[in-house]
Amino acid sequence: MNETQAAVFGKALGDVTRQRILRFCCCQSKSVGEIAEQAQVTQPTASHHLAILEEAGLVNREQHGKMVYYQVNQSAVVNCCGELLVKIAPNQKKAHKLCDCC
Amino acid sequence: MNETQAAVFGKALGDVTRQRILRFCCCQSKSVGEIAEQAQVTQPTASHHLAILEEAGLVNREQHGKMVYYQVNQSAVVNCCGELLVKIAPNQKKAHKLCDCC
DNA sequence: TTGACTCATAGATAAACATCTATATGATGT
DNA sequence: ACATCATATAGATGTTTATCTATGAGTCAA
Repeated sequence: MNETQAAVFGKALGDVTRQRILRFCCCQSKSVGEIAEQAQVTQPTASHHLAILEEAGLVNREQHGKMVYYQVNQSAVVNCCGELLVKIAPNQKKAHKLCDCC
Repeated sequence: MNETQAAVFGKALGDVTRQRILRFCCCQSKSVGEIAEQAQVTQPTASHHLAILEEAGLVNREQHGKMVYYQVNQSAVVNCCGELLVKIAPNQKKAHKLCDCC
């Protein structure tokens, strides 16, 4: 993971509305409407943030009929954190517990 | 770690220049001048980013005479990642390897 | 096919941000 | 005290971003 990818990951996390979204659909698929309501933003704003999160690979999109559901890609989050830790906290033993090898 | 704190952490990571800085002084204290040169920005710009990183708790500042040295606070980075993972990737076993309990 | 419903996109706007130059602050040696 | 050096702050500027309203696109049932 290079500097640019890491910055994309950070940017995706670096907004309160997106944090709210990530926590809301971390364990269950949620529709855009539900997400907008929970995050207290309009539906287009929710779509905007979801596009950013999907671009960063942090959520998966699934369409069923006219409904679109999003859910956090938990393993991607773990991988991003792991790579980040190896780059900027390499001396911490715990950092390496997220590697693929262990 | 609430949504706001998590967003501050993400914002701090979400810039290429700051990524470069974090990687450069992750394992050694570096002066502002060295950091500015490595990151290819002016000294005031480096100071600006270092202030953001310090505000987020990701680097420590140490002054010796007229020199000021910054270094990544690796354990803070691990803690932030750990809390983040617990919040948005709670079903991943690896996420919990960063907890204080293990 | 028409209408209703869900989501995405376009366009506008205000706020936040990254960067620079110029200058202030603070420490050190003469 | 003064000159010098390293860093911080102030102010300006152009870019990015978060948000909204309005509208387009796709799906489904009647």
